Amino acid sequence: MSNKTTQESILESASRLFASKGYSSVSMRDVATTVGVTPANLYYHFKDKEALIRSSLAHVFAERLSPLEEQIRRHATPDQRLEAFVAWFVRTIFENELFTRLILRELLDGNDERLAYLATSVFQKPFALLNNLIADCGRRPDPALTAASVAGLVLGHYQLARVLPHLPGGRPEHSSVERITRHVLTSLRATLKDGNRRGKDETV
Amino acid sequence: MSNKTTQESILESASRLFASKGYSSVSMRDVATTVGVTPANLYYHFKDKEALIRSSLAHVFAERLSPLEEQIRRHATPDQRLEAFVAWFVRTIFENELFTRLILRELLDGNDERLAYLATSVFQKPFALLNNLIADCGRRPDPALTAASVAGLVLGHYQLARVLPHLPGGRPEHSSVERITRHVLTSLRATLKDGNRRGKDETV
DNA sequence: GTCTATATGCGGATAGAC
DNA sequence: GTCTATCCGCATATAGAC
Repeated sequence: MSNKTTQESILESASRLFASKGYSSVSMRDVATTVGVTPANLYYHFKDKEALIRSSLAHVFAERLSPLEEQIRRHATPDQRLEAFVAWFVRTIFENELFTRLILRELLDGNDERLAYLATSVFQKPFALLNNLIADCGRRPDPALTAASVAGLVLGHYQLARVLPHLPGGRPEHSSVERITRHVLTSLRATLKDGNRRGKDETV
Repeated sequence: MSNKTTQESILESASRLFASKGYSSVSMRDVATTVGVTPANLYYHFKDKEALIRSSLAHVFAERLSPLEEQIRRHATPDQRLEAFVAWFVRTIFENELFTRLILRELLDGNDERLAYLATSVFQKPFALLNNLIADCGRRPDPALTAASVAGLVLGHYQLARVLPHLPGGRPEHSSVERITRHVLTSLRATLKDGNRRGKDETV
């Protein structure tokens, strides 16, 4: 148990540092200093830096998704469930900087192996759920594309939050969780409604 | 002139390397080797690594936006212009990996100073244009939020392209330029139409 | 303008004492 | 389980010859 504390401290410091500065900008010495141990000690707990990175990812991603499914189940209609999903997703992305920044870092720099891990262990469940919700709401020919749009839209808004205030008409409130949740939902509903009538852009 | 060639070679190699691996993963040696000169030579052309990074950004971002305005002007109706804009934007993002990856890197890691530069020197013009187009198309109370959605949606799709094939229902074609252009356009039009009737989510 | 040579420090990683 | 001490290579950066 006593060692578990140290290992967890390492993982917490490491993931924080990796998320904010990037893997290669963070040295083992940096991590060790933050934790308050010597660099050599890190090598007792983790084989090398790559192992520390992997463990940090796993540590942050694990169980981040548990609140989701129960929350969805509490709602009856497909539309309500969709709303619950979007609300959960926007909140998760915007209120877990650590989590979100690590995801964005992997999407930008991750090698294929780590990306595949990310896809299956983190994204797959919520993505499949969203897929089904969309399929239930409007009979689109290709729900996966719409699901990707929802995910991409939220991630995009998160990333643009830092520049939006510098742009004409951009206001900080545009990046609030509530605002974006509402906005994504109305766009999504409009798209689904529109798609129901015609299935415009989905011809494969 | 003779030195300009070397300096430009350096900038080209450097921006390519920075975009693909990140600033801190790329050493001055890496750049020098790629160019075919010695590391010391880089310091003749650029004060230090930070200066090389800045110059690389400026080099890639400069004049990337010139084709835009003329292309828009060739179309008459607001809706056609919007379509031209989206087509241009998606193509620019998806077909200029160098450009796009550097933008994403700045959004993730850039300090406030570099972000402000990015916003004013790269984003401002097209963003303002999109803003106006949206305002012309549907009388939304807050076009900037919708403009941010378009930008975020496209960036999001670009980033998700690497994981989408690993997800249920995800197919590589979902990330094609044509597909995403069409999809963004139909979503946007549905949202604008919907917004015209009610202005649902935009109450400040 | 470009090179060789080099200063100086930081990087990951290990051996072995406690 | 954590430390001290250390190896060794690579990093940024400079001095000075050509």
